[in-house]
Amino acid sequence: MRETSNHELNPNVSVDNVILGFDDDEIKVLLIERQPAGSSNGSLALPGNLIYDDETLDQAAKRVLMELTGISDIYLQQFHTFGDPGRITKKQDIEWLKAVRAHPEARVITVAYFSLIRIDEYEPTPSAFAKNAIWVPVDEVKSLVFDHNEILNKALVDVQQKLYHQPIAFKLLPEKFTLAQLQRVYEIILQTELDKRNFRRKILKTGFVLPLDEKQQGVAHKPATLYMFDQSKFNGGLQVSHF
Amino acid sequence: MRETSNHELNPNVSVDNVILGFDDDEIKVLLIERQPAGSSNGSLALPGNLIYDDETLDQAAKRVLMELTGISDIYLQQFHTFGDPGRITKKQDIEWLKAVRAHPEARVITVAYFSLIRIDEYEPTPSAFAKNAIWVPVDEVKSLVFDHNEILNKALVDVQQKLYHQPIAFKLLPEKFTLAQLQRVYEIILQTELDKRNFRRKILKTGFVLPLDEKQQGVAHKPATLYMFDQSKFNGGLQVSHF
DNA sequence: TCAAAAGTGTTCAAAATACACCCATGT
DNA sequence: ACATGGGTGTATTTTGAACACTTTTGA
Repeated sequence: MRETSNHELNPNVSVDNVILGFDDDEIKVLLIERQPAGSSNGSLALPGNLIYDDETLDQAAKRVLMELTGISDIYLQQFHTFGDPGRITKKQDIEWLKAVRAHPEARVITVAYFSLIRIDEYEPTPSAFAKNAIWVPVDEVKSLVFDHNEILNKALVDVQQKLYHQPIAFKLLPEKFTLAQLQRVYEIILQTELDKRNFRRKILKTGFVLPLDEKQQGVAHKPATLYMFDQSKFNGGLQVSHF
Repeated sequence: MRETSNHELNPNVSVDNVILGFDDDEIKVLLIERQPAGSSNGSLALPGNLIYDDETLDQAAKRVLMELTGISDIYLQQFHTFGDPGRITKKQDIEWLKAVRAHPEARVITVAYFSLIRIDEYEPTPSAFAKNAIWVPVDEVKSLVFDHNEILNKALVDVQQKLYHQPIAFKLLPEKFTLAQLQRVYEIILQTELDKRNFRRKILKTGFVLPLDEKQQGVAHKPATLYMFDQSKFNGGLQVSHF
């Protein structure tokens, strides 16, 4: 019989992290190549693993991300739990579990988290069973292990919806950014084009994006004003009154 | 070692259901009194229990609700997973677990679901370890077992937000309803008052609330036209353009 | 005839949309 | 001097908000 507060891996519960990154150009997701790869030609996965019995789910997500990719100090947000008993069917997934897990046959449910970060502010360094950690543009992602494609897709949909209510766009930008960069983030996440003048008006009217006394440097055109996000002035999203 | 596809209870994963009901007057939540109550004077809980290893989370939520309250055929929606290792601390919770669980010390995470139903269309009949199943107005809910108060509160917040994007208000009403009834649902969930004329205009403009050739009967005032929700015309919520 | 809720329109203010040119910088 | 992206304003349409009286029915 297992005990509550032991530092033991729980064979039935894992966490998976969808880390989305931005490099001024496109949205990428952080994937790991599993070690051992078994028969596979480099099977890719979201960074995830079993939880310990004495940590919260949030702590587990942070720890697992750190252990597999070296990335720490980012805000991870739970978005859905996946628990289809049939989520492990691929032969090479089963082989991999046999190689690394104490209870490879156990039914595992996984609590999924996402985060948005700026790619150039983090340097993934694979460890534990991650042979490699790479950024892959989200529309170039091929088949992932387990049900990780499904998890990634749901994360992308959720991020789109949360863009209106949470200040997540700013997590994809450096602390000081131009409005053009911010607009690009919105356009890429929403997969649409926005009018520059209307976008600026709307963003500035919210009051939580503040101009600095500072301009871009070394660009071959008129330098843009830099702006900052002011958390203290953020009160719950772009105001949307429904009634 | 446990096997994947056996019909066995998973000691580490449970589901909990927040069933919100409406009776034309206020929002109530369906709670059960646990059997055995132990030393307790009627400890109340959300209907929830451990999952089996061969069912999906959604199936587990449905089954558990059915087993404890007899309610079936309602749409349950997953909204959050709670997994604080300290979520079981109250003495009487621990005693109860010892009385009914094969692994009372196991660390349990719980996947929470909510649903909205019309109270007069369901007749809860307690069974299994539910000694009783009762509707309690949400603002009269006292201390619940485990972390069920936290789960209930998060459900209420989530329902508020989803009211704008999902057709959940209609689940609280009979198939045919008046616009005044619908307005009351919005007012109660949002905890605010709405202008009758503006509400009607806005709802009718969406196109997914259709008038019928039918009126209320037997009311001591001008009978209201009945309306229906048309799922096929619902395309993702009250239109909100953000840019 | 009264009580009770249904149903209906207009005005004003705010927000969304569409749209085109000049500006500052580096090369 | 030219290429590049930065930055700005206005007119029109759409939406939100505030507000009060007449209608139909059963008792």
